[in-house]
Amino acid sequence: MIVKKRDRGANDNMKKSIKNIVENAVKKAIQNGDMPVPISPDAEIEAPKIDSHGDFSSNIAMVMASAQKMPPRKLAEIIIKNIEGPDTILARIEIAGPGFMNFFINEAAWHPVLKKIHHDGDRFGSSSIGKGKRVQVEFVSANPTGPLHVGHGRGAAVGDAVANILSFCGHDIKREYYINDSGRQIQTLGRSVFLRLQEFLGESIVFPDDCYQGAYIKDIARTVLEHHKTDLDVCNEQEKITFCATFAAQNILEGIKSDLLSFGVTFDLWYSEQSLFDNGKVEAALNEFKGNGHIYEKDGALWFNTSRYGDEKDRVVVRNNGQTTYFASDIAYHQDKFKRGFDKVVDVWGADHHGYIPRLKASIEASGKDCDQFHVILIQLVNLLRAGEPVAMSTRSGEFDALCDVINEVGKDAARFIFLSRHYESPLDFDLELAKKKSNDNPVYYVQYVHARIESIIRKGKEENVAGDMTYNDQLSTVLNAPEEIKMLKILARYPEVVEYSAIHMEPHRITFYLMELASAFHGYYNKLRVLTDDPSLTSGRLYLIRAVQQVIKNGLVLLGVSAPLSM
RNA sequence: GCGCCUGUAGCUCAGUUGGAUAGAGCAACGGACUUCUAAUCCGUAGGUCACACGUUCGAGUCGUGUCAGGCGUACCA
Repeated sequence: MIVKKRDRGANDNMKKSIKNIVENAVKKAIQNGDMPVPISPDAEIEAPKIDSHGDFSSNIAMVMASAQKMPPRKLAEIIIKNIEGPDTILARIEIAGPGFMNFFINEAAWHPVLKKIHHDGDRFGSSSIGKGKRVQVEFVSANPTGPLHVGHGRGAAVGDAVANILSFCGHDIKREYYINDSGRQIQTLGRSVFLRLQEFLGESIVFPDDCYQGAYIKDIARTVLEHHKTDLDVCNEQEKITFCATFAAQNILEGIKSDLLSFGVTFDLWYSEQSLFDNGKVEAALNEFKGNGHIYEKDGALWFNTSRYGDEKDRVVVRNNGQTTYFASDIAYHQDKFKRGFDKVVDVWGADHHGYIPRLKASIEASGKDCDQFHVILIQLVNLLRAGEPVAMSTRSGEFDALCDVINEVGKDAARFIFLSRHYESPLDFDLELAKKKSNDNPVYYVQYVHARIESIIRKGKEENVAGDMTYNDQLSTVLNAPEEIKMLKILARYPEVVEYSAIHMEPHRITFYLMELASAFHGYYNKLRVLTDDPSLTSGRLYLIRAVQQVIKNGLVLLGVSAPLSM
């Protein structure tokens, strides 16, 4: 059993404390007969938008009104009467509007969060809500037929951040990249390189539309020619194409790996599609589903009865020419994921693949898994702009908006932050000029600047030797009581909840928005009040505060995979 | 045709799983650097939450329908 730490007091999570207070009051009211009907719903506590509505409010009186057959405001009065007093957290409670209960927190109740931030350090905001559940996040998984483009970058940023956040919240995370190193597109890749090679050798060729058009194909052909010409001389045409295919796929995959590395993304496992065939896993999966009747034969092909699980129609797994479809290997792959013991499997895909979800879900359900154990995050596309004008991107013409070019131009941090600055279901405009700008137009620097600026203040404080010991003491609440300081404390106290929510919904952008808000509060504070003053205890208190702000900024940036610079 | 996603300030987007008077950034306008980094801050202005019904104490949020845009709808991946 996990022992709950109570020594840091109820301020661990203010919202939960309020919830407990309200729920206990309702229980008590029922026990002593103030409320006739013995039902106690969950008390919903939320932070109102308007300051005059308190720090927290609850609608529980309105929710209970019809069941208790009492007017909401009357119920609110009863609840308040039954709240155990006196309390160090609550300053007062007001009843407002149709029956809201507005809770005003004692200012001094916010300060202990600083102690917790300093105590927990890099772990502040973490939780154990994942209960050690094993979760696999598969992302990017771009075909090794061309370099990564910005769209893949967005998927990489989201997948990696989601993995970070889940891990921080107590999940056991594995990151995986699925390599489509089998099938027709690899053959096409080989043919593309082969044709360019022929071209270099002076033969006149017709380069088909369905081949890969990009300039990188020529580069690979040139490399093959330089290093493997003698190997190829003894081969027939098909062998040459196969050689080119393998060589090119490996070459491109290395490029992908190095691009991802420079983007700060690493994987626990690179999973080869071809290995599913080599190890007989595709065949085994197909046999299993044939055996239990999910796969049947029609028109010379093998079909999976996905429509039984809500798909529009059944899907082919083996074509009448004997070749398996991509779906077939994906069935085997996902079966394998669950066989490896993951409690939950998360796939990050481009939104253009959304039509694929029902069939894959069908195959997973047919394997006896619960469909909540499988979740797909669909990433909408990225429009690459330069100073507001669209940058042409087309695989057909071979013009790539290559991820590595973007990283080289704007930097890893700016790219990642921008990718995570919107909900992934929303299309994203990525403006290269804006991403490079070192001004407040560019949110990444706005946030990073807080971290660097605080470091600078601390440095200066040390130089001037104005800083006392930065430790927590009860006097902090009398020292740190400017409105700007209380405002920051409230924002800091919210961080664990933001992380938790962003984990539950797998939405990294919530961290991004939170960091912007905290950064904004700090910049405002900085411009209004001095940290290093003539008053040693005030200076010490403020240093203690901003050190906590710096810690939370850093923790958030780490989850997003963005660095927290000490100077800028 | 059918399915999925989107529609909120001039632009780009948030909106805590149904709450009170709708929130940022950019752009616009007006201010603030002898100061711990101006890569910053303060202020002003900006709205029929695409539209119409419905559900209820209460709707940007849920339901139905309409309109507009994007994507998908293969024995491609």
